[in-house]
Amino acid sequence: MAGVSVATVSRVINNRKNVSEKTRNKVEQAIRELHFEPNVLARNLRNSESRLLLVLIPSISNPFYTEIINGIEDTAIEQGYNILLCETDSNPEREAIYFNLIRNRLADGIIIMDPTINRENLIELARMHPVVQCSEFDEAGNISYVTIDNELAAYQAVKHLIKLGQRKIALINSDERFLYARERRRGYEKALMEAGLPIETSWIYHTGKLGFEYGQQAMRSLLNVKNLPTAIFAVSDILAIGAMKEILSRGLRIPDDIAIIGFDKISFSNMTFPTLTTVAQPMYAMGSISAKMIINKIKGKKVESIILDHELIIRNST
Amino acid sequence: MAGVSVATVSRVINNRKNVSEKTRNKVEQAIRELHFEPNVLARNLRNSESRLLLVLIPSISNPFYTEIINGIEDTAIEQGYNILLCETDSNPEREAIYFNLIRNRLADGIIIMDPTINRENLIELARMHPVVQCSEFDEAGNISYVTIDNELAAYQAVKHLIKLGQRKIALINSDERFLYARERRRGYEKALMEAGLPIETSWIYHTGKLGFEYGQQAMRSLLNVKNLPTAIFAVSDILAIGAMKEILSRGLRIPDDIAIIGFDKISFSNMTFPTLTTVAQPMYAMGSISAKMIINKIKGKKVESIILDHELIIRNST
DNA sequence: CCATTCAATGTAAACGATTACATCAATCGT
DNA sequence: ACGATTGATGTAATCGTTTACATTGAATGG
Repeated sequence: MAGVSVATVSRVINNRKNVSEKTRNKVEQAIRELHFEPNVLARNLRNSESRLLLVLIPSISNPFYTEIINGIEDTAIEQGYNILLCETDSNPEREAIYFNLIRNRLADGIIIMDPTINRENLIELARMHPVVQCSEFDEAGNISYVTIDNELAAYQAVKHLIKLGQRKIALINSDERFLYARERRRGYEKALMEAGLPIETSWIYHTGKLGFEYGQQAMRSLLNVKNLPTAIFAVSDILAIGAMKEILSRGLRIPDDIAIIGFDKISFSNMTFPTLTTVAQPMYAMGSISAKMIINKIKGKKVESIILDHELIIRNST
Repeated sequence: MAGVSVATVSRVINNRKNVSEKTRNKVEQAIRELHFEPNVLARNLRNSESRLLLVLIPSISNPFYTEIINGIEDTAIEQGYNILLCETDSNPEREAIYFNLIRNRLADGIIIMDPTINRENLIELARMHPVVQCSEFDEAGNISYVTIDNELAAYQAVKHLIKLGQRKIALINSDERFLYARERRRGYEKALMEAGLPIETSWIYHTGKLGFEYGQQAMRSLLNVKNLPTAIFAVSDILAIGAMKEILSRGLRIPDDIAIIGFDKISFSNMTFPTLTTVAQPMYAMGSISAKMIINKIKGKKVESIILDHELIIRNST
């Protein structure tokens, strides 16, 4: 339509120099009239890049992850990448599907928040493709990650309870297949031992999944123990909030009868009554940094793992 | 490596007949040894299908949408499609990026939950590509949708308050660029009028966005009105929960001093104190049906719009 | 006036798959 | 025994871009 070759059109589209003003105008005019849109598949096929980032999360329902995703998305878009958000539900089959998208070059790189599944597969994937781990990680494959010091954070959280005079502190933990669960438990135990408090196994409860109902159930179970705890450290705000619900429905007061502290600082944690003391994770930054890391990796640069700061947010539940 | 032509390899990969057992084995062996993975870009370029579904949501932080997504994802995967989840933030620029993915054939179809932006663009897109609207919709382009009867649901919610003897009922609405906001307001007004109650504009508050803090702010504003309302209908649980927080922090009791009803039945709504009366939307079904509709559309079948049932969930806040 | 240079543009190969059509050898029916 | 049929395989075009290289023509300098 503009009376030029495809090469010239390509030059115009990609803003190359060496195109005369006149032809450039003609081509741009034609593009407008035809509503022409370059086919991304063909472009990617030629360039062998897709400018797509895969993001694997265990569950989209957890506000902790959605905040991370906000960080990833903003940074990715800024750098000309779009994200492909995939929920694995910790299901190996789903994970396999998404790993194949990477092998197929449908996406240039992958950010993973759930490496509990299929360790070997992950390591093998990372050998050939750009991979970054966010929050959860596995040292094994030498895959870079961004996370916080979970053990220290848990230690400080429990220490805060101890400083308030608490001596009977229970732990509501999630599945210890997750690294954070193992680390936070270690922090919990360290704080207790340091204060000369015994570690009561009847005060440690493991939930299978994350969800308010699991927190409720955990609390229900802990309230049936002979020697009642007077404080709770839950490894997730979600669990803590469920537990609070159960405590209140038994007619007990927070923090007077039972104090409770959560983890993550999801926005809902400030809406409960009383408001929940918690450990803030820099979720947005974690996402944003993950995105920068994966893009650098895609570009062939070397990237270093990083451990970000957390912060204890003291509110009314302790 | 297998000593055959690319055509034969393609036949093996796609499980075509007309390949002898012997060659098939040779090729499969080679595929295994080389860790060969077909390049999806090239395949899509040729077939012009990607088996990818675009899902556009205004915000990933709203549990209402994440539940819909669960429905979409389960159904899509079952049918061999993957989803590309995109947050628009009601930002036209982002939307344009994602619309282009469709035009470029990077995805086969699109499910939209935020048609407030760029109406003409949407209608034009739908002329050429499979589009389904979920929850929000615009009749204009004759684009199929799945949603609920928002006006009726709001009407019933307010009627519930009236039956409880409430006569001073405020409305916390969100941005009326959203269809659901306009419809729920209509239901609110209809219920009031039917009961012979006046519509007080000072009792109607519009928030710019969704988020707990906006609900708080709305309530703060409503508590400054001379003629205090004694009941609140909020068009979203998120707003209702923020409002509850504000009510309680003023030392008022729910529902004794102020009753409140929300909308959506997000999981949080059962964790508040007191628990929140709300209107349940069949979010999972909405997602699941949207996915089925878009896949049928992609396959060239005709699809009908559908209006699903809602349900009033009476809990302790009223 | 001619050789040289340079900017603008065109030509055609490449990316990696799919597939219509061509080819070939083996088998079959009469 | 020979053409027809069939199944297995190969050849080459195709999808829509990008880009190395070739070509063109005008401007420049001696």
